[in-house]
Amino acid sequence: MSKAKRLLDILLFVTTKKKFTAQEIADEFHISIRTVHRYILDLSDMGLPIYSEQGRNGGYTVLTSRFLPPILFTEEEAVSIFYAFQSLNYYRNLPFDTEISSVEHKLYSSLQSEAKIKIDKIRSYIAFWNPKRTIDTPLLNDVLKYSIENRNLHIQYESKSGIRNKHIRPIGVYAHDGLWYLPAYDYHKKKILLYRVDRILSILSTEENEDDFMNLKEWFNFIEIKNPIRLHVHLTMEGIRQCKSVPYFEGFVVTQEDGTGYIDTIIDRGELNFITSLFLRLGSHARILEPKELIVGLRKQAEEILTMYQDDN
Amino acid sequence: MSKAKRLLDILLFVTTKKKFTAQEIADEFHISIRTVHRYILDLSDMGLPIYSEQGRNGGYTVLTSRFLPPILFTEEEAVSIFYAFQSLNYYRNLPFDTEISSVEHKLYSSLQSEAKIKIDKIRSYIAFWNPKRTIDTPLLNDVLKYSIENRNLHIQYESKSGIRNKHIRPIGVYAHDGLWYLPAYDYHKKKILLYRVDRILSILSTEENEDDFMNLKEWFNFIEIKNPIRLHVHLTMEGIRQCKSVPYFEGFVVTQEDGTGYIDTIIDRGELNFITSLFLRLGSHARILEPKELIVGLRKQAEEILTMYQDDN
DNA sequence: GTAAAACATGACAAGTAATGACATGATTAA
DNA sequence: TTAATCATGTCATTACTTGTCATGTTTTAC
Repeated sequence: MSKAKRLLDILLFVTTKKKFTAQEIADEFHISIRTVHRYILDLSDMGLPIYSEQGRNGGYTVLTSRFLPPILFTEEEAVSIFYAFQSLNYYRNLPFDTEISSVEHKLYSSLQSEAKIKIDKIRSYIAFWNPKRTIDTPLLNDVLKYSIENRNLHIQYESKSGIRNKHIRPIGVYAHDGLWYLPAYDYHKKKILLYRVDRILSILSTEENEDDFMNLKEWFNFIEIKNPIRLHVHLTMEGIRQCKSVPYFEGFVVTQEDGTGYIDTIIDRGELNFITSLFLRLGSHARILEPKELIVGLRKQAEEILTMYQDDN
Repeated sequence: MSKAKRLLDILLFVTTKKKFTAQEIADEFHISIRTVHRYILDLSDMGLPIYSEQGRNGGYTVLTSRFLPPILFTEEEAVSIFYAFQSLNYYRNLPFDTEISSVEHKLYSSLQSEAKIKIDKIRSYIAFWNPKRTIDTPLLNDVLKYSIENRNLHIQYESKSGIRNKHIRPIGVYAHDGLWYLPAYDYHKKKILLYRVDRILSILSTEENEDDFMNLKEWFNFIEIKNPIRLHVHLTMEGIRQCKSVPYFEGFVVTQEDGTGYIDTIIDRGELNFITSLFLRLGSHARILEPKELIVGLRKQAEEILTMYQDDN
């Protein structure tokens, strides 16, 4: 076996152990202790932060977190990593911030000038636009950490009705439209609610959980329909166009031969509020057949607006 | 110089050239031809896809794209790369798809089981939610490529008024809310317009451009205000809350001591259409003082809805 | 069809590097 | 004090690397 290969094996071996002696390595790899010492010198020269303690119970300790074996990337692969990082550019308070910039630095500095130009081009020709928010989400990291550790949280939360204490069991966090959301089980209200991480003022305390709970993916698929209600709407051509651009409806729009179309699906009553504003915008491009509540809501909102601006001309 | 170092140098050297002879390497590194042949055998054994052509004008050719020198990542850095890739999960038709999965595979297979668990946890506890669209964007890659190459495009585009041919100069592409957009200069309309990549039916032809044009970043900062108009709105507490959640307004909301607030800013007349639907939703939580056009628009929309549903009760 | 330019491979000697055995010293904890 | 460690040095031996020379093979230009 070549020296390089053996050094690599030892590198991997030692970075997985917090402490070890030269004898252990010698036994493991069937080489002499003298050679182990020489190898360790080599690794140290190569920049591995390893230090030794002499005396009984001494040994070697590797300081940094574990290293992976050296990986050969192609230029295209490096570019793809930059591309992925680009997509994170518009978020604030991201986890792994320091790691991301150190990876970017390691990769960028090992690229040739030609590839650097390509990276720079990608940076200037493609973007993942989430509005660059001024809203700070300082607790994002903590919330993510506690979610992964499967802990319950007592938090101070700023809701519609003021600042409240909540006792919740987090499911996970997700970003949408530049904001971070935390779906979690509320022990007081006894159901899963959606919190905004930027509205969490502080985490008061945490407690461990033994059992497993729902994860994010399950929750995404779950999306409770507790009060099913039929949504039935006729759409003009323009109505179809617009509905197809709305994530929520996109999958339900049916186009007919004459170019018009309809939506006919079951939704949860709790979503009516959200849907109302969509149909306000669509105006006569959408004619709602069901549910009555939605029509009533639309009329109410329309009347509110007319009342409000009745004297303006 | 050690063999390993020299091999690496040669690896880097040869991957930057498409074709070379053993003599060239021998001259470049001042070693004998025989040794070059031996080294090339070594590199080939190490998995470098290199092949030779015999005879006059023969030489060696490296098949794959360029390799970077081997890079040592820490486990945390690898995790951060997975985290970044996670953010791309909900897009379709991404560029660099194959590279992303090969990087994922390379990294994942070199991780220890402990770290693999961490990755899996991150995957299940954090998400970047963009609605998983069924809309296909098959031309995304091409459009991006041509944008980077600074080419003009003749495209077939499906707009409100039907299928049209357009002659455009792309600025770049960006993703927003799960859709891909292409800001580009329209040679016919003589201004910059925003196209949706999924509505580009085909690219008819391209032509090169010599000079530089605007890039995405500049365009984001540019956002033309051609017809400035004052937007002045009073907000209730709830109005403030809601406006702060709207990316577009977020920066302009001013809160007063009594908890109410206002927006007072300059916008472009072209944006009124978009804004109307926001204020339809806000209803009496927002009282518009200026512009008149917006009030007229709201009333018109409200009346349209009342007319539409007048006989329902 | 021959010569030149290239890769392919083998043998061998000379040089260089890596290894193990042994020795010695230093440091630490039991 | 003693045992367990690391640290370093020397030296003979072994293993590897390199250059030189030799011999083939394949391809293309002329």
